[in-house]
Amino acid sequence: MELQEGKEKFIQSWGTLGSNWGINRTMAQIHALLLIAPNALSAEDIRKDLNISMGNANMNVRALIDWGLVYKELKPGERKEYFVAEKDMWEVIRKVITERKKKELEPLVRVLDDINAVQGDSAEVEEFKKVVKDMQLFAHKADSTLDNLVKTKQNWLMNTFMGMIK
Amino acid sequence: MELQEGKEKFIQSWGTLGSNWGINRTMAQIHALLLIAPNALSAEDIRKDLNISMGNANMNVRALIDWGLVYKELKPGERKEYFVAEKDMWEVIRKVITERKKKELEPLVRVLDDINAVQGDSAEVEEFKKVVKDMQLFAHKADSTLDNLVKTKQNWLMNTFMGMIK
DNA sequence: CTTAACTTTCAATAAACTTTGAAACTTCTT
DNA sequence: AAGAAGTTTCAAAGTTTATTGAAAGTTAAG
Repeated sequence: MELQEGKEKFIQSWGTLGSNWGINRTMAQIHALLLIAPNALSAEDIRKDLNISMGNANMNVRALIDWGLVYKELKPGERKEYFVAEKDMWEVIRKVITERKKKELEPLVRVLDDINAVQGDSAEVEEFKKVVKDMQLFAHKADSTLDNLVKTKQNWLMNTFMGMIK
Repeated sequence: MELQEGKEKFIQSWGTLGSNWGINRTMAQIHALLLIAPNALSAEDIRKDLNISMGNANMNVRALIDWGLVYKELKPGERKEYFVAEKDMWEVIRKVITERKKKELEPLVRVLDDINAVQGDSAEVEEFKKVVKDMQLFAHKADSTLDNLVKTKQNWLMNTFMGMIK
């Protein structure tokens, strides 16, 4: 296989995966492109390589920087900004988890806690409370576990997963 | 808080969460509605309750059945089909993982394995191969861990998470 | 202070995804 | 076998989300 073909497949797949992970397709593709680039790329490089508009490239690079998945790199004597990807996969995962937790889990936890205030003792209320309680148990557990996970540095996943699967 | 208000908030939130999890909003709302229903509901009940069309209700109930999150229940002497939700949260999680793994992780694993065939020894090829290898390591690990997780019954998450966080 | 290189914003447009509803299909009843 | 009750399909309409590109904003150098 040629490098070019491999790169394209990789960028394409990472883009698809990303879009299932709360990262939009272009954002994930830019990340993929930067991940496999041996050196920093400018916005213009990205634009040309992925064949997207300036605006789109800019917005998604910003978003990647906000997520902590990409860093700005300034070359001395140059106006242009260059970008590099966070290449440590565990770091990448931690950062994605942080963002997704904020957007997904935390609102659910808030609603569930809120909903506990429902009054009554009909069968319907009973069923409702049971489901909410179950879910709350899980949501709080997941919330604190993810907090801990994010606090833990380096290789956590590898070690724990190893322990888990045997 | 009134039951009605609580139910609405719950269905609303579950719908939003679901749409971040590869489950479309209506599908997640139907699931939520069935989760908190003390008894089986007909397609018509669902349609009326969520104020959606027959077609939409039908398609999403089918999808939930395909995922194994909802079961059909036939009442003796009745033409109508009734539906109940899988109420065991760990079971729900396992089933969602199974589906998402199929749709997301497996295609990535295939592409990564495929991409290993890239030839050459330039800096670009080196960088590319390094990233692909890292990712492959993670992807395979995640893949087998999830397989094992799905095979494991009952309360896995609770126990393992407990162990993990301390 | 002006210009040019580069970056950012945002309204319009396009693409992707979801929902509807009418028609077709299936199955049970008489 | 005709009708009724219920279910499924799918093309068109609607909604949401992403993308473009032109205009406005910034900054560094002369």
